[in-house]
Amino acid sequence: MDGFNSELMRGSLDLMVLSVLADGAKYGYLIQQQLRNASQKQVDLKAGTLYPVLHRLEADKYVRGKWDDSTGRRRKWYQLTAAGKKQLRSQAAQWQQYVDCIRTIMAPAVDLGTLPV
Amino acid sequence: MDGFNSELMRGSLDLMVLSVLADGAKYGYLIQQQLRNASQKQVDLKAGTLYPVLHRLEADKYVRGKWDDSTGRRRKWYQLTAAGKKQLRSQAAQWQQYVDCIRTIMAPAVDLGTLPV
DNA sequence: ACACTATATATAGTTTGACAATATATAGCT
DNA sequence: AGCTATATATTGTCAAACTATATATAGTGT
Repeated sequence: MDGFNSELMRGSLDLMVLSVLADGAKYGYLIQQQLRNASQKQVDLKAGTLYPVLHRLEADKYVRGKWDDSTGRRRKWYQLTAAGKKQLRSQAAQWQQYVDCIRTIMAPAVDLGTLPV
Repeated sequence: MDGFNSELMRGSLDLMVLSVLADGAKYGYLIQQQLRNASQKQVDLKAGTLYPVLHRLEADKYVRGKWDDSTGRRRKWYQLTAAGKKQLRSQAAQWQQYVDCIRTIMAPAVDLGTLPV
């Protein structure tokens, strides 16, 4: 149960992160935990993977980060921007198209009985 | 209509190639054309992408390549090996699991009306 | 005959981005 | 005091997709 191939997740990391931010601002560690829980521990992003993603999303203005130094635990809360919501919708639509496309490509192999339905 | 993001396809290139080989041996250019046709031109693998994939699959013994020099057009036909069929089933199963997982992760965003159903 | 496009494969060099490893620091528990 | 969990960040490595280029034949148009 060591999770999905990283190459597999490579194209949808942004989509996953943007998705968990859809219901409100969260900080990195919380995002990591929620993805972990929502996926039966199959998506367990390492810090060295997640933080660069968040920094990239912030640089692209899809999320806005705000430091909270009021407690001992420094946390940086990330919130979806309007552009981020738009990007989320766009990426989700693309993802759905891609999934349909792969299904079409695999269909002949399924018909041959090579793959289970 | 310039096709899918390359990062998106990164994790499933092998699955696509193995899938189109499920109904018999094919050569590179033919694989590229079939993927292109089956995807409404959204998957249009460049030579610099496809051939390294085929060489990798061959090195891993998932396909067996045989040159046909009998015509002016040199062609290298690739055929799925037993290990390749097994790999195809395995990757297809993984893909299905991953798609389900992403759906779960996106579900809250859908519920919020952030994403269309 | 010449040019252009399609067919067919290959490789060198660039770039992207996920990961491992490491660093820093606080909180809580034993 | 030591261990684990929380919390973020960065450096260096590596896999792999892309760009560009190279080679060569077949077919079509002019």
